[in-house]
Amino acid sequence: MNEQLQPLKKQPRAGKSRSGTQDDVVYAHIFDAILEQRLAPGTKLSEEALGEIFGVSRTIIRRALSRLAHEGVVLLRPNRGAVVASPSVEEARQIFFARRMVERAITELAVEHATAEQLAELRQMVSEEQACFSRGDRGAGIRLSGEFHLKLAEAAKNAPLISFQRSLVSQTSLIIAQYESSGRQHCSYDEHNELIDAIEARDKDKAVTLMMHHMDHIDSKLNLDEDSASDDLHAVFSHLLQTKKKAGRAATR
Amino acid sequence: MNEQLQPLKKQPRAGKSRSGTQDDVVYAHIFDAILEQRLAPGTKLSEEALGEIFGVSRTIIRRALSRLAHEGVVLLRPNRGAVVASPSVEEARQIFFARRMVERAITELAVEHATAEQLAELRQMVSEEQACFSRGDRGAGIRLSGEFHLKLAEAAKNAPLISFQRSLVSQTSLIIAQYESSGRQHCSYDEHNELIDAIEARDKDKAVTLMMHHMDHIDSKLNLDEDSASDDLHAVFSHLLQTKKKAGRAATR
DNA sequence: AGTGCCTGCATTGTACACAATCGCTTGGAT
DNA sequence: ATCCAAGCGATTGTGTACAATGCAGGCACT
Repeated sequence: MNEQLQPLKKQPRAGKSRSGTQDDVVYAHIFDAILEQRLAPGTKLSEEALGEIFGVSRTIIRRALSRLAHEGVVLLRPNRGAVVASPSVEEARQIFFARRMVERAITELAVEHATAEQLAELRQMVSEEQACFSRGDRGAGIRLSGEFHLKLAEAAKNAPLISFQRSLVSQTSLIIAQYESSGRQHCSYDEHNELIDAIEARDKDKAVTLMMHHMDHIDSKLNLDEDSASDDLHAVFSHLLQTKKKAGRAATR
Repeated sequence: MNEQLQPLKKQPRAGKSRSGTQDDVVYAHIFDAILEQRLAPGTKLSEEALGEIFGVSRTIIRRALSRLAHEGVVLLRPNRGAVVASPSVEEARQIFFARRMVERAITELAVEHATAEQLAELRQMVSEEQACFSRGDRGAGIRLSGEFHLKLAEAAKNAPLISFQRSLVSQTSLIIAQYESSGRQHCSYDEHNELIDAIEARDKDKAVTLMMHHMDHIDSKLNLDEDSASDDLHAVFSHLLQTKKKAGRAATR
């Protein structure tokens, strides 16, 4: 296992156009891996290992981890490295409280400000989300559900709210991945579609009501189960690896 | 050349308190300097200059700037360095909208959860704030006003809200420093005291009403109404400029 | 004289080397 | 046998050298 990703691949993923900087690429990959549950909560994220996997120095990894920590999906323990966050039930409750508050405000603002173009984009996202679920890609589905809510925040045209929502959605996705009973429907896209209808009709009360019910549905699906995923970094990112290059110490610790 | 100034007047402990606090010291000093308007909006924050001032390497400075950027008080322009943020009127409006929302939620939660000890701390902060204003230290007063609201958020016992509030309060302080009409009272401590009374009495409606009025008072003191359609190109585009003349104490040596 | 290119300079971006720290293990004493 | 302590290995924290990028000023050309 002396593999390394030697150059950095520019745009390896479809659907998520990040600006081409190394930073964002690394950040996005780790982020997605966590939200899609390819990295289980509690998994240690070694700087050196990640650096070799992505073919960048620890400097870049460190910055990405710092961003992730600020968003709450990674926990940074001084002198002890980073681990994937594993929100407690209490933390989950706080996050959901904040999300209800934010989603209500966002919905009201979106009813006022959303453009036709944005509504079209939202519908596009719902259909992609639906496609993911119907082909059984649960992880991508959870992520796309979150991106829907984030896109809605953008329609609200309030920068601080967008930023906060990004953090809340990330953590919510982590919670869902961690606590949701398997087999159930997740962020049902039907509810998303109805929501778009209400917004398009500029029916604020209906939109807010739908959103609140949507929130109810989401957290009513949670339980306290827990399942695990791989904690082998090389396995998780195996789709990025090319058998190539130096016989460094890709061997695990 | 290696003259390394010693402006670390606030450092309580002598010597270099190692192990991780360097970050926080640098961060806090820059933060305070911005909120107390010793660094004007638009001022460029050179990594090397700051490094020499604080006697640390660019690594530390960079991390501090990154944190400040995430909180919205510093703007990080790729390959072009960091500058003190100068919120536009529109940005200020968005921030105030978000703050109203958050303060309402925080107030309600604080009425439910605040302990006697926390209320005592809040009263203590108000008196300190009052002391600052009465001795004419406007900058410190603004900062303490903000810290009062942050302390209140802690009483609400909701981690995501605290984090968001920290960012909002920082940016609000910056806005106040930038837009407030001179001579007026700022975050009047009387209102803060009344608010504590209502919370202590567990009177939720009254507390929320007081808080909303408090918000009204704050932004009624700002100049960010229509008059800001300035014909001064330099003012209009101030957010694009690097303040070279203002260099006073931070820039060139 | 005005405009556009081009080179030199200053600043940021990245990688790497070294130092500090933490947890674990091993050895010894009670 | 258990507990404590000191050594050790592994990992993170920090400083610094070097590369890349953007900007300013000068020069040639129209």
